[in-house]
Amino acid sequence: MKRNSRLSLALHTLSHMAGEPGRVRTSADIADHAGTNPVVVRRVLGKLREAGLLRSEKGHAGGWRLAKPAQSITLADVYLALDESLVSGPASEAEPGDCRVEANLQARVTEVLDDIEASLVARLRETKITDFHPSSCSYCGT
Amino acid sequence: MKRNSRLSLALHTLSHMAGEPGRVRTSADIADHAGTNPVVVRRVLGKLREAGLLRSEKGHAGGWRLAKPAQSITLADVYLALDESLVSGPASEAEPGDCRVEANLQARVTEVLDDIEASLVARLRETKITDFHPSSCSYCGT
DNA sequence: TAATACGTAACAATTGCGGTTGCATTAATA
DNA sequence: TATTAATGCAACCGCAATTGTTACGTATTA
Ligand code: FES
Ligand code: FES
Repeated sequence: MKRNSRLSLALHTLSHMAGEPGRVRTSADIADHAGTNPVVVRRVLGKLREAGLLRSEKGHAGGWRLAKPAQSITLADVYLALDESLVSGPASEAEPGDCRVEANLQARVTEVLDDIEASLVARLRETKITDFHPSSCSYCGT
Repeated sequence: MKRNSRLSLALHTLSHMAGEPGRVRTSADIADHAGTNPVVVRRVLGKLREAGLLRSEKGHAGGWRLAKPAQSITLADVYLALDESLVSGPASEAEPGDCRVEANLQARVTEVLDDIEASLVARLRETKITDFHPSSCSYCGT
């Protein structure tokens, strides 16, 4: 993966949370485990909060936790929360122009890409975030 | 589209060529029509030549033309010629690490993305580059 | 021999993204 | 109440990828 570092971070974090749902984690903890920066973590997790997957609390004993049962969260929920659109990028902003080929191509390619995007989401919906954490891990102490 | 400007340029050019297969076009002509630069055109079309879709000739009356019947060229041929991989970017180069979640996620996501990539190619293979040029166009004089 | 077109390398300009710092705000706690 | 510890957010830096541009060598034709 290259352009999915946000998605990777989100999935990685949620999967760990699914393995120990009660625990509250700070963005510093998460960043440390993921090898990145607390601000980056808050940026990404903020999107997940907007989508209703996470809750965050400020202040002394604050941090992040799941906002709903881990069993009810699928990879598609995470993917959609980030509205990344892996396949169908934003439609080309080329001016209308006089060339019909341009418009015809645009229409056809967009059609195919939208279909593929829908297939992708459907496939992602088949897997829950609870499917990745091992029953025990000495590294994260579960 | 945003990150497919190469693909757009390739499809646009090939579709026009399909509408008037005999004509030889210079990279300057093509660049002018596509609103870009001759060098950019040669870069992109060079990949299509490597894939056997186009032929180019140097010298005074040189330029670009189709290397095979337009009917035999599909969108998939063009897409594959550019090896862009719209969906499944290069596998993450994260170190193995001690975290099982990481590896499990990577495996699953890669699996889904590879499937989707294959579906995309299959869909693109359904459409030929002859499907876009109108029967007559005053702008390009056909 | 002059003109034309590709092939390629090198470089500039732009863009997007992750990372970083700084600070305001909020909440628990000594 | 003062301190500590956490998120929220804005601003900026640096890196990498992409596109655009210039320059020059090579090949082909008139
Ligand atoms: S269809 Fe593109 S210029 Fe005629
Ligand atoms: S599974 Fe990731 S640290 Fe234990």
